[in-house]
Amino acid sequence: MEHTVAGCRAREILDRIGDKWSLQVIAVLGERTKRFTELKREIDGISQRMLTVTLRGLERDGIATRTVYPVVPPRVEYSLTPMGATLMDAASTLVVWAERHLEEIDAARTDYDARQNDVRDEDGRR
Amino acid sequence: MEHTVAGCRAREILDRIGDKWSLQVIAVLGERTKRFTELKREIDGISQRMLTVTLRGLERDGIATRTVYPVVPPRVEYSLTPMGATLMDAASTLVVWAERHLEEIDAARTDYDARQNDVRDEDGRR
DNA sequence: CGGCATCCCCTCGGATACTG
DNA sequence: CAGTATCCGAGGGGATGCCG
Repeated sequence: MEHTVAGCRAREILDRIGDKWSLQVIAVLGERTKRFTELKREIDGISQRMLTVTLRGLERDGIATRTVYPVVPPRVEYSLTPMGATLMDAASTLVVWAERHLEEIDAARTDYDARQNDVRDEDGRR
Repeated sequence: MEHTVAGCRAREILDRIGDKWSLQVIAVLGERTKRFTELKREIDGISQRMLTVTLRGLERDGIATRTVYPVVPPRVEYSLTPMGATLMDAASTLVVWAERHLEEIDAARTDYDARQNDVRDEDGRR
């Protein structure tokens, strides 16, 4: 069988890291173990709620661990599991691709959009 | 700076291939140039609308091309651009990772869910 | 500090019907 | 054959407020 890419199963990881925040959380956690507030501070624009939701998902999937220290004030630390680290490596391939091609993609978009406008102009604007 | 993984820009590719269908379309197109109906037939469960929407997106980003042959009945062919092919390669890293770890993830989930139920049992079910 | 609960909007995507 | 147009429900995710 062996599809080189993206049979039905491939969607399942995208369901996990393809959401708005997972990959960024994984990336930041990849640096080292971090506390909740650290993560929140370092991931620009994430809400408290979504950070919690995302972390729970990663924890559930065995990608991150959550360690609670029973002190006051509460101290909770998150880190990647070994599997999480391998996921980060795998994802980095895509990230590298992104960095290499984002300009090209932006150019393609601009081009495409411009051509769409041309077409709309030709047949008399509505 | 050089984040190894997933700075802000990484999200941008996930916005492109992280949706429900893009990766599968890319994968099928990776085999060879295909017609609209072929794609629809080979991608299980995709609706006509979402195939169109997805293809438009890929075309706009310079990942796929659309070629119309002015004949009746209409004949439209889609294929990957060179850039699209490199994206497929990059994505395959993740797919391989997925295949290798899906079982482990499923196990982690089952575990996690079981532990959640235990906790809820302990403090008197509501 | 590190959450959970609630409200609510908005986008994604499915179903269906119509066209060149 | 290869679309476009419209409607609609589900859920992702932001804002806010309360809690141990």
